Amino acid sequence: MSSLQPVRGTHDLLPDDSRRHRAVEEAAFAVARRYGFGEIITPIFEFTEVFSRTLGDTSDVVTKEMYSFQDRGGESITLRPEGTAGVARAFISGGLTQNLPLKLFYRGPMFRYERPQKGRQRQFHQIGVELLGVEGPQADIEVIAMGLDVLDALGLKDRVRLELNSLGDAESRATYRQALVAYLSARKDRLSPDSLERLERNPLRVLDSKDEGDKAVVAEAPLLGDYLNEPSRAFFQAVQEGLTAVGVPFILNPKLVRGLDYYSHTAFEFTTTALGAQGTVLAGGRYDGLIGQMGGPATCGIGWAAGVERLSLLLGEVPDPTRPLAVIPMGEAAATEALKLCMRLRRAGFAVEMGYSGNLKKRLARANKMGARAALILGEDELARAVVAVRDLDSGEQQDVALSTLENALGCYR
RNA sequence: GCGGGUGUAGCUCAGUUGGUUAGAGCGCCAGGUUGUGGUCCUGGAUGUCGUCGGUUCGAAUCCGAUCACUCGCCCCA
Repeated sequence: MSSLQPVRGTHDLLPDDSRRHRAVEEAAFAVARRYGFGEIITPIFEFTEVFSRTLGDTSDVVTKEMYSFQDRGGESITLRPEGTAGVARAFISGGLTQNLPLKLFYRGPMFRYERPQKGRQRQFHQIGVELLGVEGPQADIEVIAMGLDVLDALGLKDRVRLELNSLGDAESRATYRQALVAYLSARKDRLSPDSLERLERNPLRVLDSKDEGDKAVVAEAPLLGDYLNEPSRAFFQAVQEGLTAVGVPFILNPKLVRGLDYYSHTAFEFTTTALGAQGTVLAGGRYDGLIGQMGGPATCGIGWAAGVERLSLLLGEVPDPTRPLAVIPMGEAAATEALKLCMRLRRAGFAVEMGYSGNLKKRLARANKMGARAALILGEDELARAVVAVRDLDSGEQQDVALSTLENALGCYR
């Protein structure tokens, strides 16, 4: 409450950070546009039920991570912990149900009350896509391939791997869940306390427990793949063949499950080993039940979300692409003329910085440090001759250019 | 929510068994004869030693609490 510190788990993005942040967003959106996706911007808060009804009453996100509050009208409002529920709500309330198939891209802040770690914050940012209304496996293939294209555009293709699994349709999942619960219940004495809890709330989660004892039990457990009914099995098969056909490598991970209730069929995660415990960098799946569950017309969907901060951590430095011209006035008389020159050039489309203080040496040094391409030196001498000394800071070449023809002469710096 | 680690100048870090004016490198600022950068040389500024409290003649150094960061668990992007 006090002090000038930011709230725990939140961060300022200073220019060097925000440049990296925007580079991730823009690269992703550029790829998404090539796939025919348009951007949707939904509110960052919704009525609490939008999340509690869709994410499931047992998920951690709903039970302990939501930023909820009552507004002045007494409504329970929640800062969005993820993007899909809001997009689904907009789809239903915005009358988009007539526009299928629908391809949507989104980006923006998400909020979860968690213990911060590297790659995990309380306010973080996601980019994501949703493809609504395409039932066939080609939707899954395209959406996953697009995820890989985004990572490739960021130069991260070789640092991630794609893990793939199928949760099957509702019927397959229910059958498997029953078999798994029976198997685990018979071995309760060998399960960790965490997994006993999972057994009650979300038994599939036991599959990816990191506890050694649990792993031993899970190693013998029935496999989801063996419980897929014929349509589910064929669907998964088609997704795999399609990915192979378009050159997207993957590894099957039968223990890959989802925390959120609305997923079915395809589940996938692009992971890296470079971020410690937060290795998942882009993840998603098919959610055929979601829209119907929210009260809309039965509509299938598939999508993914990626953490911008996690991607940024992998990205390293992103250079500033803008290299300005530096106008350097020398002497009182030149100050006003230099300012006029700055404005004239900016209005002509150049990026221009003014060198304010110090002797010429200092001003050139500063111009150099800000990455300026050229310095425009304007002193009394130049003023008298109606020229400006243009010094190329990369080559060191310098020549006088008539003020009247400056825009033309500077064309190569535009 | 649970367990471990860390917290000293803008940044990266030193700081001996508690002892008196708290250091380095980088960065920043200013100079190296009046208007020429990216190299070099010289000089300079900057710290509530995270915060609060305790032990002590004396604490950046020991103890406690608190905050933040960090690693793992939980969960997830």
